[in-house]
Amino acid sequence: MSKADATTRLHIPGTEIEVPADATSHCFALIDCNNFYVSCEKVFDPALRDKPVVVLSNNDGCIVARSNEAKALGVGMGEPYFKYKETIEKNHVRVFSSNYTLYGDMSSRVMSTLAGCTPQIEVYSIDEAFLNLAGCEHIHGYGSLEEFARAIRATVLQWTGIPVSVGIAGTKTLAKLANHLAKKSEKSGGVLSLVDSPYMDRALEKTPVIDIWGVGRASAEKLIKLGITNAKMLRDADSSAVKSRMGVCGLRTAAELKGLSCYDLVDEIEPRKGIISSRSFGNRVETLEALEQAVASFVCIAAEKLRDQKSAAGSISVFIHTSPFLRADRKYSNSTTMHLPQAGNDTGELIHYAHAGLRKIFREGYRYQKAGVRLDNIVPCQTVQANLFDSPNRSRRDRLLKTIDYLNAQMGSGTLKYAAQGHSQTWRTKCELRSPRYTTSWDELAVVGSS
DNA sequence: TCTGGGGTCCTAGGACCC
DNA sequence: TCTGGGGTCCTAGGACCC
Repeated sequence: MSKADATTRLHIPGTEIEVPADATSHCFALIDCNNFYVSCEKVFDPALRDKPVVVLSNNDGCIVARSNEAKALGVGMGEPYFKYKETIEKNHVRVFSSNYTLYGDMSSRVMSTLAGCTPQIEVYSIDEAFLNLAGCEHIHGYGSLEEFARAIRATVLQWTGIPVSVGIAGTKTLAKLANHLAKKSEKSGGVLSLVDSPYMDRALEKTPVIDIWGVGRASAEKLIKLGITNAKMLRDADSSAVKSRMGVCGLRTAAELKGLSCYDLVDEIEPRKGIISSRSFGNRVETLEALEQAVASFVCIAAEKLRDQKSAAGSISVFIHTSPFLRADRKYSNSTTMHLPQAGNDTGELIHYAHAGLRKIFREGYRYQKAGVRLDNIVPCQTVQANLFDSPNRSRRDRLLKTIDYLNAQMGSGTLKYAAQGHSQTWRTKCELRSPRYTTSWDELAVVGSS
C-alpha cells in the first residue's frame, strides 16, 4: 500500500523529522468520557446527580476523579485525600473507593458503542478512544463531521449513561486539544472541531503549553524559559531549540500542531512488553517474611496477566522502596532483575526467582514501604546486516547516507536510529533498526558526519 | 599519515501518558 | 498520622564481541 511506503520512508536531509506523505489527510476524533469514574458511580446511583462526588485511588490515598461540582470546590486531581478532607466533609462531598471492575465494565460498553459508529477505533485508555472519522459523515448521511459527532455523543449517553466530549482535528495532538476546549466551552455542547477551522490560531493561543498532549511539567518549564508559553508559539517555534530541549518527541508534537500527523491510529492490541504488579503498604513493613509474602501475591497477579495474554517472561524484576515522602537521608530503594534460564509463565517458578531477587536486595536495605514485581517479556529482536561499505575512502557522512539508501531498499520498512559514541579519541557510529514509528533527525547525522 | 568499524546487550534514568 | 498503579518510549553510556 502506498500509505505504508510513505510512512516508512527515511528522513530527507534538510528536514528535522520524518513525516509521512499523507500526513495532512487524516481526520481524528478523540472521545473522552467526562469525569469517567464519577460518571460510572452516578449511573448506578441517580441520587448523586448534581452532587459533588470524588473517587479515591487504591488504599484511598489520592483523589483520582471528581465531579464538576467537586472541581468547583477546588478539589485537586491526583491530590492526597487528607489534604481535602475538611473541604470534603464541610460540603458533604460523596466519597467512593475505586471499583475497577465496574469501571472496566462500563468502559467496554462505551467502547463497543463507539466501535459501532465507525470502522476504525483505537481504545487509548479506560475512558478515551481515537476514531478515524475520514469520510464517515457521508457514509452515515450527516451533513458535517460535527453533526455526526453530536450523534455519536447522544448515542453513547443514551446507551451507557456516560457523557462524553469529542474533539475533532487532523492530528491526534490537535484532536486532544480540541477535546480539551470542548470540555471547557459551554456553548460547544461537548463537540469541537478544528478541521479547516478559522479559529485554529485562537484555539492554539488559548492553550498553555502544559495542556498540550506530550508536554509534561519538565518540558513545560523549559519551554516557558524560552518564552514559549502557548501551543501556537510551540507550533511556530524554531525547530532546533525545540529539539535540544525536548528531543524528537518535541519535534513530533510541534509537527502535529502544524497539522502534520505523526501518530497514526493503532487499532491492533499488542501484547504488553512488561507487566507490573505493585502496591503501597498501608503500614511499614520491615521483615523479609512479610515482604516475601507480599511479593508472592504480586507474582500471582502478574503471572495470571502474563498467561492471559499468552506470553512468557524472560526475566523478572523485584523492587522495593521506602516512602518517597521521607527525608532524602532516610530514603532507600533497590531493585534487581533475575533472568530465567528459559522463558516461562509458571507462578511457582516465577515466585522462586522473585524471592531470590528479593533476598538479594533485602540484605542491602533496612526499611521498606513498597514492594513490587515486574515481568519482562521476550521481545523479538530485529537485526540490520553490516558490510554495507566497500569503499573506505568515502567520507563518513556520505557512507551514512548510503546506509540509509541501502536499508530503505533492503528493509522496506523500519527506520534508523543514529547516535554517536565516543570511542578512544574518535567517534563511532551506531545504527540500530527500530520499529517503523521511530525516526532519526538530521542533527544527529550532522554530528557524526562532522566529527 | 589521520588512532577501525559494526554490532549486541545491559543498565539506569528521564519524561510522558492515563 | 494519612501521598496510586500501570504503562510506553527515549537517551546515553559502558562492556563486550568479531
